[in-house]
Amino acid sequence: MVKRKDKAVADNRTVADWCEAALDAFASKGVHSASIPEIARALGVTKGSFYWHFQSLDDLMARAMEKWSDDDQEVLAQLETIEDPRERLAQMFRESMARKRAQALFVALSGSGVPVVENTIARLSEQRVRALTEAYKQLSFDASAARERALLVYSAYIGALHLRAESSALDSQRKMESYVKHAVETLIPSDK
Amino acid sequence: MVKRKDKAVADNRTVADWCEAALDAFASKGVHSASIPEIARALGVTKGSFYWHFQSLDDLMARAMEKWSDDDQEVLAQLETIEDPRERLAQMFRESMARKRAQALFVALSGSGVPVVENTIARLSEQRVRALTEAYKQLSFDASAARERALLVYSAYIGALHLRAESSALDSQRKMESYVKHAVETLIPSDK
DNA sequence: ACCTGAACACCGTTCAAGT
DNA sequence: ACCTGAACACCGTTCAAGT
Repeated sequence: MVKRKDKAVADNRTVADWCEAALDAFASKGVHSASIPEIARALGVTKGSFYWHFQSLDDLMARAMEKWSDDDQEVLAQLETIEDPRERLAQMFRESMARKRAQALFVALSGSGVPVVENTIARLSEQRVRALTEAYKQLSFDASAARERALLVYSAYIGALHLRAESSALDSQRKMESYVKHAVETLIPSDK
Repeated sequence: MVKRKDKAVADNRTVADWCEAALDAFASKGVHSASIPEIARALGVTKGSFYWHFQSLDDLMARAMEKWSDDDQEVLAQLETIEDPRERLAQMFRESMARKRAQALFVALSGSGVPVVENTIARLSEQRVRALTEAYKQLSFDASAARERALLVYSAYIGALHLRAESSALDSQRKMESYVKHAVETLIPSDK
């Protein structure tokens, strides 16, 4: 006997399953090379079933973005628990470089030209910049200097993501570590 | 009488025409939203004629990338004529921010997932980083510090492009100028 | 409630036919 | 030499029909 509203029936795909499969496909092949039939195949169903869960491709994008957004928010919240602002800044920079799929996704999503995607990126970026600004204020930067430095650090982070994904300039662990070390030393004021 | 090999016949489209129209379409709607029928319409011909000039969409991409690459090389060569390394660094940063279509194009192209596009970006990025490295060496940075600082500056530049295109953090002339000013002051050593 | 399979419009690609 | 227009495969979307 199967209860109504019980998520189970075991064989069927959920919206979350589709979103996760879609994010995987976006990260590995790019937003526009991932097709509905292909994602459907990965889930073992036909493309027709897609439209029982979603109104359209845009709808899938929107829901996948919500999921991505939520995941990112959690990570940021975690980082914000670090007391020492210097340490927090350094960790924000390093952490972002460490999560591989999140990075590949970010690069794949940016410049996609899909409105809901770009809006999500804009929101997440603004949050990050705010968090960075806050940390610099705690290091006695005045409001506008803190914001400027935060924008610079965030840009350096975003730029490095792209360089890593699309050039050989940052394609090894060693190069990346050296980059991060230099960036942290240059952009985060030292203890004294 | 029309000479053979005379580029003219006046009414027909050239490969360069197609490339230019394609780059416009890429910059304004994104790489994947620009379709052959649409570019053809913009040129006043039908999509069938596309295949007289090009083997495929990939072929168009490849040739458009050559053109883009050549244009960028010219700009860089111009910048390299600046004698003073400090001034050259500042100008490389500012100039890149000034050319609007080139920037929109860069953002649209990055993360496209098209191999020939990513290779082109990789090549151009490496050239820029080399030029920046050279300038820092002239300012008495040792080889590895110069390269690290060059990567940091270039990342900050690429990141700012994306922020400008995809968020409100750098969406006005004023914000952009303030960003550039702070970046130049922070990342390029001052005269004394 | 969730999925299949056929149908349609549209794009990339090919190609025979036009000028 | 350059372009048109029809044809085909494939994807996004719709929907009636299955379980």
